[in-house]
Amino acid sequence: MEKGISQAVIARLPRYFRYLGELKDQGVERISSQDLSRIMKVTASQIRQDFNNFGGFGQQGYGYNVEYLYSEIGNILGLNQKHQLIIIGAGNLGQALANYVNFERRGFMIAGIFDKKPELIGKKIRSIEVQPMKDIEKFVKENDIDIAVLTIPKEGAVLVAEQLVGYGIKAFWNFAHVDLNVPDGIQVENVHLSDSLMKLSYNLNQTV
Amino acid sequence: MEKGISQAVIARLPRYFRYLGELKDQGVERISSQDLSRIMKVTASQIRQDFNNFGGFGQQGYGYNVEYLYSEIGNILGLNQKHQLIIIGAGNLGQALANYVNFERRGFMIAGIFDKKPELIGKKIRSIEVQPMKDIEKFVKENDIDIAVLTIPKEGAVLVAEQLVGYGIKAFWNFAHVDLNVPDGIQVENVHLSDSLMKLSYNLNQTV
DNA sequence: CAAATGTTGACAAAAATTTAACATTCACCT
DNA sequence: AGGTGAATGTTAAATTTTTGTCAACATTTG
Repeated sequence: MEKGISQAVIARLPRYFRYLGELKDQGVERISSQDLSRIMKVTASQIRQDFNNFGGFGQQGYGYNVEYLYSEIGNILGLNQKHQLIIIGAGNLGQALANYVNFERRGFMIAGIFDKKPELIGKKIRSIEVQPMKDIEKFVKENDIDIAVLTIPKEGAVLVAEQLVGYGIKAFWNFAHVDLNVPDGIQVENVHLSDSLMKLSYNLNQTV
Repeated sequence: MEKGISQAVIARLPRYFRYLGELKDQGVERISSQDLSRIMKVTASQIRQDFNNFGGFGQQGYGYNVEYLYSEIGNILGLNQKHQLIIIGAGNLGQALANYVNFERRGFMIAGIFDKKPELIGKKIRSIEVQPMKDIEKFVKENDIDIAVLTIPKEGAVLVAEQLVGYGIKAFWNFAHVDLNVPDGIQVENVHLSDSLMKLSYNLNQTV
């Protein structure tokens, strides 16, 4: 947390990034916070304040240059750098993520896939061979891996995460339905699908 | 929004539910907000206030009965009811979700899977056959479907969602990387995986 | 049976987040 | 070249969310 920008702001950045990318593709050169607010259905005030957290990207009387702002937000999000990922768990979800090519467009390179099931070892997913769990340590250390994607059942996740921290992993994209226990400075981004579905269920009930 | 409970509270409920389920499995009969706060790493005050939004589930001098609280939160989240789902898009992600049996344990029944690709039609995923898109309308109306899971590319998602609303779908679990455009009263829960990954990327950079 | 303890529910205070208002700056036009 | 208006950056207000405190009450203990 170098500058202490709130997670609420960070969570909005990818959405800005997405809309700006679309505007860019449409050939839009510039946009005002007010116009963007209409498109994105947030207040113009919030847009200006969000961007200002990172310095002034706009110009008074002109607005924001779409291409410049897009690229700046990309930089803030770290999309100008490459990250090496490993996927732990070559089940349905792990394979689905491994097959999703768009992550690599953003610099998230899937370097390896691991599983403990013998029958999956050697299986190729987009030219990446599933490796046995025992090879993780060597692989992580030799290939400069910084992100681990956990798509294993919750039972094993906590322990595996602790081991991976020991091998030098700095961040977890955690799909296991459990809270990881990691030291300070190690990042965890949880994707708890069933939580998300429960929220939907709650809101669905409120409308009836 | 019958009672106007904030989404911040709702978003925390599934996590309470998960921890209470674990406690229940461990045979714990009762727990105080303070003990729970230590386990879950939130303040006891927040726990009590969160629960109190829905009425008092605890007893002074005693604490909360784990089994009762677990079941009450489940009810609040609507997990005592069954929901019929259809999955639109039988690609990697759609299939992964279809294969995930735990959703059904919570009452989310996958009734149908649809795709536009001819080569996928007829393919069986856990005894559910992939159907062509043109059959959606009839299927939704005849099978009382209330939730649609969108695992299709963003290009088609907005239009498909609008059609589904017309067929009577009340809620979307949206994995397409686009904001849906639905009328009031229709619920959308977005799971934007790349947004989540970008957040992780940002936070990773702050620690170096 | 009464006193002591433990713990909630309610209320108050503090912090964080969002929205609004305003003054300054810069692009555009004449 | 200079004035005008548009739109940012910034400060202030409002709102929401989180945390802290305490009286009231159930449970337990002596």
